[in-house]
Amino acid sequence: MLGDKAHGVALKVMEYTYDDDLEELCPVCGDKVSGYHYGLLTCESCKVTPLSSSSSPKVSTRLRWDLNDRTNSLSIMDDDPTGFFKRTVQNNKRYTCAENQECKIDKTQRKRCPFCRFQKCLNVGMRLEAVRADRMRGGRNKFGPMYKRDRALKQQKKALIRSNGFKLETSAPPPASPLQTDYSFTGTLHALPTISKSLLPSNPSSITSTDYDPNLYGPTSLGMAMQSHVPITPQYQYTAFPSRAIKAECPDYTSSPESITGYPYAEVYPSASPQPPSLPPLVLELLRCDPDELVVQNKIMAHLQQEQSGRGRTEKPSTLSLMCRMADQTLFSIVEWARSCIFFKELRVGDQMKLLHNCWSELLVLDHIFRQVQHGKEDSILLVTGQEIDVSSILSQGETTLSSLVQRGQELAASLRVLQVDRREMACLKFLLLFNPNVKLLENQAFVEGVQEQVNGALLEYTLSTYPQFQDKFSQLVVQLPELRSLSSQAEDYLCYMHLSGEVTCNNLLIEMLHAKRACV
DNA sequence: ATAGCCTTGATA
DNA sequence: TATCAAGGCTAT
Repeated sequence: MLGDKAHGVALKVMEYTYDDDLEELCPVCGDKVSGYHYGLLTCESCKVTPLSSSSSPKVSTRLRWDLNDRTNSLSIMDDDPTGFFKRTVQNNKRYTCAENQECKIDKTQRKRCPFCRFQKCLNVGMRLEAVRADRMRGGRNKFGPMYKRDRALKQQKKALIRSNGFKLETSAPPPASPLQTDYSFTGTLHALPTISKSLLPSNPSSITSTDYDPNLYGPTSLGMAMQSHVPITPQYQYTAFPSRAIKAECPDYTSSPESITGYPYAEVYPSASPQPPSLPPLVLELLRCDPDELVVQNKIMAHLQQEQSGRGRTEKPSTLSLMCRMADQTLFSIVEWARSCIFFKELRVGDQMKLLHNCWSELLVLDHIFRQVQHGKEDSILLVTGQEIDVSSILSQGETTLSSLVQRGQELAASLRVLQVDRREMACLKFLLLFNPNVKLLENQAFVEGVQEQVNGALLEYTLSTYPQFQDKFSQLVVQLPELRSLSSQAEDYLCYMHLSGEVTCNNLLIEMLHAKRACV
């Protein structure tokens, strides 16, 4: 997922190493941070914008706004609030972008395009819920504990970086701000010339929560994750906060709209790799669905830390259970990714769940493998949290199945490294796994087959045009998939075995997926 | 409309 | 009681 930007990240980390918290830069415009505002560290000028509500994160923001408007619309509308984020939200402002909705927002140009500025506020994670509907001043909001954790996390990361030198340069960057170049979301999906309209589901307007029938699927984590889907509106792409908050007692601090909208990678690091003249539009579109690796990493780290702090310091989790929780959280990210993906979000929830049940472990393994490809070390494994584990330390445990899994994974990573698989190809492979035409009993089989075919075509076209000296790169890539599937299947078996033998006890999405798949077979 | 500074008030 | 993120005020 990191791909071409690893280099830039490393540089930024070096700067950060010598930074103080106060010297952090506003993730929206790069100005000096004045404190936590609406969910994250921003400058004073970007702070000014919202007025909203503070109810359950499961309810769409738009819905809450509608409720607000009904209850105190006059007082709100007649107000003349100050500040950008606050102004925008409180006044329910709608901006339009005169350009392509990808304006660069920095300290000097932030006033030029409020549309892109607000998009960026949302994309970097400013929280609408932090704006108070009642305009009550003072006091603390529900984000207090999150700010506290965030501070602790920053400290911890700094300490980690200090103690490890730059060993973890691409993997343990500071959260958010100093790294964020430009996350302005290009909200428009260009008309894709590919999938024929006739293949689209009869109800193409994405999924509403009513599409999900709990009686059919049971009150599962996946079900809840899928249920939280709210249609994305064309103007502001912020209406839904994806549900990471599976546990009711845990407010949805970790999620942010960027995981739904995705980042325009190609635009973020334009100079990272020279682009060939005609990149297949579908490849760019698939790439655009990819979440930012750093955002995902921060979410997972924050979640694990929160879990650990809730558990108390006395019991130290085993490495295995930690890894499982890590995989579990990665799986949540994968589900979020899928839900926001082009094509996938057009499917009905039933088909979405069938596809995910089929390929979750493959996507999980692929995510792991690609991290190792970028990590570039044969003798150590890079975890999603940025930690490194020596392969030898795993092999020396004498767990034959685990050792075999790790070795196969390292070998597959090495093969892909030799092929120099890039981020765009990776994005295609993920879709090829997700839209598996062999999944049975799909409501819209033809659509899935169509996507598979189109993505195959786009990947072929991409590899031929980008790597003309490497004519069979496409087939070399695709031929890796059987090994990936076999590996993930072995990993599932291992997980199942560990679960049955009581080694992995947590009742989570990982285990749920495991059981769901076994139940189908 | 912007953005720097001020006031407020629940929580640690 | 001090802290610090909310909302508010106001010169630009």
